Amino acid sequence: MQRLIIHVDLDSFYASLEELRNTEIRGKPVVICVFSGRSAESGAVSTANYKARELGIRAGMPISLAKRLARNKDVVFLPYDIEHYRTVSERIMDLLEDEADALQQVSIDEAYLDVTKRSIGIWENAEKIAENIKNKIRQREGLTCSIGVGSNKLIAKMASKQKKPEGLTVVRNTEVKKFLENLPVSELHGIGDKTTKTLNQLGIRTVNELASFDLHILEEKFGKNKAKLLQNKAQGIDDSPVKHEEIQQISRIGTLKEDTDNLEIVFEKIKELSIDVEKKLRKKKALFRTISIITVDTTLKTQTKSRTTHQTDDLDSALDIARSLLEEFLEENLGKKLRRVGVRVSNLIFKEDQQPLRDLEKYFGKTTKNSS
DNA sequence: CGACGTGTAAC
DNA sequence: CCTTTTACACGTCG
Repeated sequence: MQRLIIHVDLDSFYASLEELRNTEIRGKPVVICVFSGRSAESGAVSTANYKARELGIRAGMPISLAKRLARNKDVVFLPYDIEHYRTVSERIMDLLEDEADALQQVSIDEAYLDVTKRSIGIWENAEKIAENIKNKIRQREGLTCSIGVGSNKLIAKMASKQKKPEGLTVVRNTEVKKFLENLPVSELHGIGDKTTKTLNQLGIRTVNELASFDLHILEEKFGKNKAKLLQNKAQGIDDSPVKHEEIQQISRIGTLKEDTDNLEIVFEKIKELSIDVEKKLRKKKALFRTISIITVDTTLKTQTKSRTTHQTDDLDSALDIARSLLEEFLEENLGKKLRRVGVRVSNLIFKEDQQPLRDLEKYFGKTTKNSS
């Protein structure tokens, strides 16, 4: 049967939510900010609504720059309220779950839906489902979204980007070739700055150039796996399934009030961040085996240190390990000051109730190496 | 092979 | 001036 995939992308999600709960700011440029706490205006823009984008304000840019672009204009700057956004996101994901054979949430405001079965592989049916989703999200949450429909996740994702906001774009198999050709490779989902540079050096600028490029040369630059992946992407080929993915790691990172190499100050920050990690760990009913510290120095270079032990859900005792890791780091990097620090748990194990992989495990227990 | 660390990418 | 969170691939080491 023809696989049919829908990609749903909520339009300037955070900003729209703020406009919804504050009638005063509706219709104005709205900028949602992550303040780092270093100085009154330090931090980055998380989301800019379309009015704000007209002024050149973009996600990721420093707040100070956004404020310069906003000078003399009536622009609303708000701190982000992730709790609220998550609450609404969960409601929308629940709604989407009802519309799909399988749902894969990819971020707080994005999801893939496999609708192959319920649309019996018929494009028009999938398009109806997409329209239905748009209506429901508007009626129930007052939000708009952009949707793409395609034969796989890659095409669906790129289709949803085509018309924004409030778009609905269907790219049928017969249209894939036209849809992709002459597109700069950087526009392909999954191809970022580094890969674009390397491709450009090979003289590859467009998607069709990539599709017909000698695979052996790509393999030299990228390795077998990535080379194949790149050429598949260039042809609109993507067999990855829409599947609900179990979370694999939980991390929190934060910015220090000032650059420092003081163990106590940094460790305090890590303790503070770990409260959040612990909360999420409890909510997910997960144990972990690995704890890491994440450091970002004054040059913005990121480094990690981690240690793996027995499984536990006791983050407090793991913090002792985090402290040791931090000590080691500071000893190995004398004179280096830190700007940001974080903590991460990974190698997660879920307690009972989920992961009913039971049959095999019940009979054979936990599979271990049999040293033959 | 598992553990560890880095790089790339997307949001 | 420069936020946050997650995933995944890959190299290296023991």
